[in-house]
Amino acid sequence: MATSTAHARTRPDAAGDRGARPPVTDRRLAVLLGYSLRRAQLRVFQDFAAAMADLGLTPGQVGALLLIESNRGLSQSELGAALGIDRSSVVPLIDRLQAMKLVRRVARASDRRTNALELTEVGEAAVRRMLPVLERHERRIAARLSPAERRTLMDLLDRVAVAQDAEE
Amino acid sequence: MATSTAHARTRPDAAGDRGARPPVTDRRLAVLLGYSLRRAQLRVFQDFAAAMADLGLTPGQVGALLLIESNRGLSQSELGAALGIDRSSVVPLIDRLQAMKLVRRVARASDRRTNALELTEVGEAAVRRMLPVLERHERRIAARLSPAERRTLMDLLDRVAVAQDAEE
DNA sequence: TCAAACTGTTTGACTATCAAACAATTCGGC
DNA sequence: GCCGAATTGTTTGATAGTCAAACAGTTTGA
Repeated sequence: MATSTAHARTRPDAAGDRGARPPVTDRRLAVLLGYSLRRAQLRVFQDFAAAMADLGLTPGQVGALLLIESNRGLSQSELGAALGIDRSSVVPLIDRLQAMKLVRRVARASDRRTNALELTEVGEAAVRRMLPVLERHERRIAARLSPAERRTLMDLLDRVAVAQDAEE
Repeated sequence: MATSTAHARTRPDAAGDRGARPPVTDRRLAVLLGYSLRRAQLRVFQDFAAAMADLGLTPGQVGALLLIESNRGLSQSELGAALGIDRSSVVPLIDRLQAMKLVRRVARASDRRTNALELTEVGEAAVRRMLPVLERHERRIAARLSPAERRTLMDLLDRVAVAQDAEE
């Protein structure tokens, strides 16, 4: 057999027993903004995904549907840019939505390379059904915040999100 | 060939041309806390990942190293719980860190099922080298926030992160 | 006119994750 | 003490999401 150092175990050691057990965390991690950010984002995403799963949609599909409704006729590349994913990843996403009869690829006379994306009737109905679900989601997320705190949080987050592009 | 409705295109349509181009977004999405949260988290994560890549480590590996140092002798299952990943996902993570000589699996005399995880000398040195990088990362992230705003943001995020378990 | 750029697509790879099953080991109730 | 139930690390297989590179068809621009 190969000298599998893969999961090698050092010889037994009575110490390191960790008998008493303070909760497993790390001070230096817990003090980072990114740490709180990650936990909050995880919780929000899970709530969002669960809410949308009730409608038979994934978060990515919801984003695509809303963007297509607000920007009727946009191309797949534009959609990808807005979603922050590669245009090659847009293909199976739209394939799926099209199979569900929610979205149409419309050939455009003025530029035969691109597909103009549009919602079908069913797709528009799905968006309408989606809106109250989004509102309830938002209310759950902000349940422990006052309206003013909610605004403050969004403002601070948006400032964090600004890349250091135009720096100095 | 199968009637591939996969990427079917509806017949050409001169309209839907989207000639003038307001930026591609959606009002209903941009108004959600989760939207700002996601953007901020994305930016922070990218900065974090880039900073750690300079040390030859992934974010997950950094988390594991810090947790192991702060909780010497913890088991793989405990580490997985602290990181929020399945214990079967811990295996390749530790495999990798062990191959890099940063972590040891120590057999424990008191319970021969578990591996007690410990940093090696090299691992401790890596953690020491990591700390100033973490500090610089945090300073970049909070660059546009006053110290008070930074505290406020963490507080609000932590309140959002609290699950709705004990509700109503 | 024609090279360069862009579009949607296909293919292949990679990462991260979980679920289920397994043997070894420990625990708990009796 | 005994023995079924629970736990640990591991393996294997599946899924999802992503990108990079290459392609043919199309448009643009010099």
